[in-house]
Amino acid sequence: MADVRPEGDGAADSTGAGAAPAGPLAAKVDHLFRTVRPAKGEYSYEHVATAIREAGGPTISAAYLWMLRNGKRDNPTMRHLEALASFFGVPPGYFFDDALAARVDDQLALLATLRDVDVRRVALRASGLSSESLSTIAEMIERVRELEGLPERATEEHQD
Amino acid sequence: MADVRPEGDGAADSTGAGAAPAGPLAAKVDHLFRTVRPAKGEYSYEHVATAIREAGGPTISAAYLWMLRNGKRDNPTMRHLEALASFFGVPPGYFFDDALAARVDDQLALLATLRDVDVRRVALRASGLSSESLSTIAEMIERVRELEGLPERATEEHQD
DNA sequence: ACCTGCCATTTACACCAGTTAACGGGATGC
DNA sequence: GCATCCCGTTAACTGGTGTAAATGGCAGGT
Repeated sequence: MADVRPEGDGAADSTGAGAAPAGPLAAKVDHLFRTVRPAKGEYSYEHVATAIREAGGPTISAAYLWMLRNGKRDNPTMRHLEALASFFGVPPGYFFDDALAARVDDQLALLATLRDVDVRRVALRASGLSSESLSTIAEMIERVRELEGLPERATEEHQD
Repeated sequence: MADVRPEGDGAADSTGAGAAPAGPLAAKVDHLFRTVRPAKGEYSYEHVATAIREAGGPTISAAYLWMLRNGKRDNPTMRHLEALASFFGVPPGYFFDDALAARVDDQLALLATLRDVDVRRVALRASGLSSESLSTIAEMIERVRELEGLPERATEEHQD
């Protein structure tokens, strides 16, 4: 799934003044235009716009599509993202930053470990303990991990 | 299983005019507020707003969060979706795809017991330990629980 | 050559996403 | 009992997202 990594730069700069580096969203949209296309050439902005509208999606203007592709506009609304994803046949999450995906992977990794009954029991028991006790427990676990020769995985968390 | 599918809730209508059934997005946001929460109660809108801002996210107002949850506003922008997803620990696609949402909801139900981040951290650390070590840890936790005057809850399943 | 038509690009503007500020109620403290 | 604080809710307003329309270039037709 990680094969399509639009990165670097679209170099779509025509005016010579390369002020805006064109964000990651622009790179992705550009990538979509380049890769998913009709037999010959690319879809025109107008074509995509009408196709989306006729597919029951929201109204979207060709000019706006151009802006998205060239980084003149980032930050589209949910409905527009949905429509774009639908047209190009990619999951909506495609447009979001990969750093976030990594964090989510962490979350899912955590959840996956909870499948293990024993781990799950520990987690359940730990629930309700004070912060101090929890960090004490965490340290104990750390020691045991060392004893068992387990790697010192980074336990990143967000907020507070 | 676990049909925790947020659907057609509505009900939270205070103005008597039950015109808007509150779209699917509102249902999802509401569901997140209900499930992922601090030890007691729910996160306040203000809390979420500041947490997002301090996490390097975009500015988001508490009032707007309320609107999203109550369906007064659907169609947020990409940046706000990203911030919300990040805070609640779900993939951004959660807000789009229903199938994905259902799957994540199942996970969330499990995580509901692991209310605060500290518990999560412990769970992560415990991952990979041998069964013996795990039961040792579990016993230690049991002692601490006693010390903190917590009930001796059975390790049994939790029904929603 | 001129005209025609399509397309990318640009500009000006409308409207809706999102903020700020004010209101009301319940809880806590003095 | 009154003052204070916090939170949810509502209303008025701001600003940027997204649109419509204008501009200019390029290709093909006559």
